Amino acid sequence: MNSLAEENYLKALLNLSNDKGEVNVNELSKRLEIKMPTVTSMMKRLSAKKLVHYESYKPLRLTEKGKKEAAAIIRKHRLTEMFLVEKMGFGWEQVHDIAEQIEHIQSPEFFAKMDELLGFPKLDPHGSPIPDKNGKMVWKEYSKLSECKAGDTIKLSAVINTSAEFLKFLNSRELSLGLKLKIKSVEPFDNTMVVSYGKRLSETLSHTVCERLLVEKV
Amino acid sequence: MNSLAEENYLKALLNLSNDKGEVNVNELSKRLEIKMPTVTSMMKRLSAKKLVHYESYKPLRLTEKGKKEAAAIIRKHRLTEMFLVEKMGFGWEQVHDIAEQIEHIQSPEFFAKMDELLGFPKLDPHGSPIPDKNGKMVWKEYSKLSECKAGDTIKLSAVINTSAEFLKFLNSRELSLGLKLKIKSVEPFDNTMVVSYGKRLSETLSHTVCERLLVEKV
DNA sequence: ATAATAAGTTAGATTAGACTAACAAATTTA
DNA sequence: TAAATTTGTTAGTCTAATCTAACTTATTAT
Repeated sequence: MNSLAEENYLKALLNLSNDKGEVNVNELSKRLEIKMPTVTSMMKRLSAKKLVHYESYKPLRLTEKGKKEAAAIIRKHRLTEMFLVEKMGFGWEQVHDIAEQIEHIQSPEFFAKMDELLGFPKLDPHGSPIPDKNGKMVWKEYSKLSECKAGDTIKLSAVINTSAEFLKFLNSRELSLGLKLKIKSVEPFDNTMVVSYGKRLSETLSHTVCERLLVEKV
Repeated sequence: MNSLAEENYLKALLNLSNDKGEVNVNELSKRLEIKMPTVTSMMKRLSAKKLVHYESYKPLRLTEKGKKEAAAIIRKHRLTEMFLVEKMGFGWEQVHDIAEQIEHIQSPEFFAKMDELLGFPKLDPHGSPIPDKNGKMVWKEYSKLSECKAGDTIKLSAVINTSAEFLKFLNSRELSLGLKLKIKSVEPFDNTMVVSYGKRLSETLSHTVCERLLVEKV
């Protein structure tokens, strides 16, 4: 069994290693807000447990075992978020911190029950895929809203940043997943977008916001 | 904020100090399965935090602050058990170990939501009172089944032992809270009871079992 | 009342997980 | 390519929470 600290390192490693499967000590240190020497020593421990491939001065890579255990934690996190929203009536901006704690609960039955009560969901409330029991997790092919062009009509499918502040901002603009929107124009010098959706015919979204919204072309 | 270990000591202290409000180091040590020297040193720490009255070689007593914090943990435990049974479909024999973990979640909103969804319950699935938000917890005046006499008709109101084994035994005899039963006879030499209830007209219950069942006279 | 037993404490060791200070390697910049 | 910067490691310290061994105090039994 892994400790709480170990679980947090594993999860952060998988979350950071989206593309190449490689993570730097420095990145991990920043993400976890834990100093680099501590990270180095933990990597040696996880390496001894065959969860991480570790060589001095080389990037970090999860082993297959490590990936599976990390995915299991992320699965618990996302199932929990879904449960909190769908079954307990929380808003999507309220669930991250609670799920961050519940993901460490050791009880397969508990999460199996959540899964069943939710009808075996594939996505969490922020549009992120819930890894299956084997640790398999596939992201649909989304684009960032910031990469779309004026005239495009798109569907809001996921958010990258799940901080309460960002999600409260989205709430305040009635932006929620599944929403269709049309890009009316893009300011060339700061990439600000003017979009229309629902009853809002002209909302302005900063580039910072548009970079954090994942969309599907419609 | 108290650590997980500290919370477990506080909870055990309150659970053990039913009558006199006093607990021995030895009892606490056995309950927590932690050696006495470790308990002693933790008591010094909790004493420094004004949670426990501690003097060498004297029994341990929770301070008012300690009682309140301990009750808050027990409240979270029992609300969780109720939620698991009522809202998630677990059996009363399955919920203890899960609640043991969830009781440490730091999120007033999470437990407030449970409370609300459950309709502000006063008792947990085993008949134990759920402390209110101020830490107040009152046990109704129950008798042990083992103290009743032949001819009595009583209602099963709570169980003392909440181990899965004991609860599974009760399940196997269709014994559940709220059930009315009649004491047909008591064996004088081993205090075994023969009772009838529902469709079961003659069930034999050992003294060990009868001591763990709390009942109300009807 | 004293000896035996049980309960409690002190002292010192251990492990996990964090830190800082100092140094070393790798990368970037001039 | 050499200097400056960034990244990573080593060495050593600290605290929480556990342990064992040895000792002390309190309780029980003869």
